[in-house]
Amino acid sequence: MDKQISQAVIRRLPRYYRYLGELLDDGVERISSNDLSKRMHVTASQIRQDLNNFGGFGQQGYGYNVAYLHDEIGNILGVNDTHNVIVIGAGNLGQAIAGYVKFERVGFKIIGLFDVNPELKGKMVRDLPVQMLEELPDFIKNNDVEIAALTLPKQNAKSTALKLVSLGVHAIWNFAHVDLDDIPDVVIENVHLSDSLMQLSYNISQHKK
Amino acid sequence: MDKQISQAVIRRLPRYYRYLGELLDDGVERISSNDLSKRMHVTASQIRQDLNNFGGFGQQGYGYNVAYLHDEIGNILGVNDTHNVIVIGAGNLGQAIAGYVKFERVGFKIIGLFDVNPELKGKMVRDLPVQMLEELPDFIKNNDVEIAALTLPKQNAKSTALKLVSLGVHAIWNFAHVDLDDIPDVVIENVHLSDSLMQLSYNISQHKK
DNA sequence: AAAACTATGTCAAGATTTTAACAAACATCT
DNA sequence: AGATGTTTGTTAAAATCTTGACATAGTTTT
Repeated sequence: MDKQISQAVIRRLPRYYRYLGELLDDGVERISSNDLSKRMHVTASQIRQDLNNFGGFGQQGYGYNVAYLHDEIGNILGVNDTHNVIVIGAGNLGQAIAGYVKFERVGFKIIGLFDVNPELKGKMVRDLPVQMLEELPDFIKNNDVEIAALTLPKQNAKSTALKLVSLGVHAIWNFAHVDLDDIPDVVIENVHLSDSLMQLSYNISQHKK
Repeated sequence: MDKQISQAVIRRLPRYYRYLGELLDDGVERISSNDLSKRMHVTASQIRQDLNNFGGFGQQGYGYNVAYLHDEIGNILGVNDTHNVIVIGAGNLGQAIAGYVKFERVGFKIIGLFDVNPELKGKMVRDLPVQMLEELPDFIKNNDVEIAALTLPKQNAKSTALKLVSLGVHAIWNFAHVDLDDIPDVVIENVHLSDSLMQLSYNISQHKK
């Protein structure tokens, strides 16, 4: 029986991965939970507890091997495999995402960019032409699409999500300003930029006190 | 003695605000925590508990007045005031954020866009010209800049953040792929897009089991 | 105006998450 | 090789967060 791991832990993993990547770049070979905790401003106990959800990656008296741990967390997060991504909505944000992901993360590959606006048809964004939404079913049939990023107005988000699921795409990276929580059989990750900005705004007002 | 309100609560407020906004648009006048809980897929108890951190906005036997509660949460989040924002880094993401007019509807106004690249100088993004980073000190002196969005490479993020703080900008909306946590006297909100993508990737692998 | 109903605000229990503590395991030093 | 020091994995305690329960206050019905 696999114990379900809490999302709180999952949210922290990419951060560990990032710090370990930096250590790796700096040529650091090993690190203790204590040293890492000082760099990351979290408790050493939390680091050990988090990692031990997935297995014993360290060694008493030695610590953790940076390259090994980095790779293991990469495996857990699935970033050592390639994931094909399409972007639905070729507005500013869609174009930015199409460019951004390709450069930041090797494991994620943008293979298609779609929009409903005929004026955008064929426009090149980086090395990808904007395709029309009508071409989507064929495209998905002929390509192994794992993730769809939704960068479109909230009015169209839900219907598009439903369509994607029916076409066989079961993971959605949602930038539309709406929750897509009552769609079955799909994994959703929401990025609500304005929510994030509102949190900042709240924390500003607290800071002033 | 103000009790400190947990970030878990703050993270939920924008979502309440969004749902209440939709109810408002739909002409709904009042709502009970129970009805809202069904729409939002959270417990009614959590809604009441969250709201009561800030005061008694409801009324027994009646529920909550939608317009009033929406407005109150808006006040708490500070979105009923105007916040001036500048964007540092006029690449794809910076241009997307700058052009994201949607933010203005919740009180955030983009008033400047900066980059180091001379080729971009004067380029218009929506109605804003890209300015050079050297112009930043004067600009901040002459304008009431509250928030800086950092959409630049991680190598430059920290030094830029320090500079901003020294110029009097004490709130940073950070999109660079690095943590800016050891800078004093500044409120930071991180948006790590690739972290979010990795969480999605992890949840995909769990979903497949 | 009284009776019946509704739904908040709040308290307390339950669940989860985080932190502290430490024995066991291994590394390093002499 | 033995002694000393380090650091993990793990257990348990502490802290925090979420949920359930209900008295009270107000609404609606008759």
